[in-house]
Amino acid sequence: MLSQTEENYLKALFHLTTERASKSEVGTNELAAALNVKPATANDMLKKLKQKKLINYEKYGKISLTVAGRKQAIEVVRKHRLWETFLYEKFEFTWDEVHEVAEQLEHIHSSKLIEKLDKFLNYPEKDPHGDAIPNAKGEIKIQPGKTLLQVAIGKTCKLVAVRDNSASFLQYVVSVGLGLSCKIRVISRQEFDGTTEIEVNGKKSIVSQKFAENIYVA
Amino acid sequence: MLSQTEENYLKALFHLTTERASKSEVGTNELAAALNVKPATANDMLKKLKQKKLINYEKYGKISLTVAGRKQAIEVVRKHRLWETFLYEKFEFTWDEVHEVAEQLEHIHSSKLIEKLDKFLNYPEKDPHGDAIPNAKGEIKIQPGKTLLQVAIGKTCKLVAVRDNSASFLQYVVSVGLGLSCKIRVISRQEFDGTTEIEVNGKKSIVSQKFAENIYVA
DNA sequence: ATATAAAGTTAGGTTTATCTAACAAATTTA
DNA sequence: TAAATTTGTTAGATAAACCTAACTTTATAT
Ligand SMILES: [Mn+2]
Ligand SMILES: [Mn+2]
Ligand SMILES: [Mn+2]
Ligand SMILES: [Mn+2]
Repeated sequence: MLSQTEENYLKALFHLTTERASKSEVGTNELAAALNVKPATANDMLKKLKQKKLINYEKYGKISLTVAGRKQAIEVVRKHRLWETFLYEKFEFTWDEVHEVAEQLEHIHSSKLIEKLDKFLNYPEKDPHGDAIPNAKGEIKIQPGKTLLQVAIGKTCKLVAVRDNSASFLQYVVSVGLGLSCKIRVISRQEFDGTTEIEVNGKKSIVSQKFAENIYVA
Repeated sequence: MLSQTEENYLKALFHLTTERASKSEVGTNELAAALNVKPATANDMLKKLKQKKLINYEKYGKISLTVAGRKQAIEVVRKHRLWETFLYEKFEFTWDEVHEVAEQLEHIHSSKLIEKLDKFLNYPEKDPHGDAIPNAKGEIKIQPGKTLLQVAIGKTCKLVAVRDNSASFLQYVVSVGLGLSCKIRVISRQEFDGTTEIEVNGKKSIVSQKFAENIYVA
């Protein structure tokens, strides 16, 4: 059985190589940064994960998940998102509170628990942030990738998911009147730095490029 | 914040000194045995817990919980039993399955989660094994201590709780027709070794002294 | 009261996950 | 293409939880 730390490395690799899929491989530094550890620490773990045949990795080369590693990673993501949904729907947690607790709950080992949880929630397909929940077979209904930054001026779109799950970002999102399924109209955008003016339910706000990149829309 | 290991030591101390309260102090060996570690390992932890002012302990002396240590221990016990109740009542776990998963869930840190869990279960007072669940203030409606072994021959009693929480014991209990609140009639008992003959719903069984000591009755 | 046994402690290791500092390889830039 | 920068690796430490083996203290039994 994998340790919590190993599970966190696989999850991070999954996010970096598959979910935010600009590329399907990552480097040591990027992985280390995502996990808030030093590259030397990540390097040690890479050797261990390689030895366990969970990643493809050669010295000085790029890193990717093997089929076995990907399977484990998806299981952790599934648990994380099911727990977030549970906390949100059954225990009145807000969407900026669920992530932190799910980070702990995702490491509970019990297949029966996860099956029952999934059933209890009526087999949800999305978590409170709009992210897809892998099903029991590990299948993911993959979701679009367009962000608010890519929406043309004058167009209206709908918020389908948020990229960042931190409480600070989510509270910021709420403060501009946004939430899942909200309609957003793009009023203007600065060429210079991507600063974007938007309108949500009649309320106008100006948000940064970084903000816009973290809002997925359809 | 305490580590999972520290929490487990405090919980074990609580069980040994307060719940199975033949005595209010324990020794290093007994504690080590309860935690399935070697005395040398327990000794290291005792120094740490003493330094954190969670236990009273002097070299070569007996061990007891401080007020602070007891408070932490009760919180872990509360979480453990609330989770067991949750799994049993909401997720169709059997009473011999809940303990193992609760051993993991008891270490999740989130006061909001526990408050909501308690509320969701409608503030239960007992877990699936009949053990008292401490309330949010840490108060415990203490329960009787009579075991099946102490019931006189010919008398009838009711199972109120089980001492051992292992799957093997609980399955054994079920196999003789027992469960919470079941009526038990004591037919006979051997002076020699405490072997006891009982009748449950018309079904007669012969159980060992060890078995009888692990059944609490009223 | 002493010898034996039991209980408890210490010393010295291991494994996992982390770090810093120094070094090596690969990539970018001039 | 050579220098500079970035990226990645290695060596050597540390802290938490564990272990075994040896030792010390306390309790028990003659
Ligand atoms: Mn999350
Ligand atoms: Mn995690
Ligand atoms: Mn239990
Ligand atoms: Mn535990």
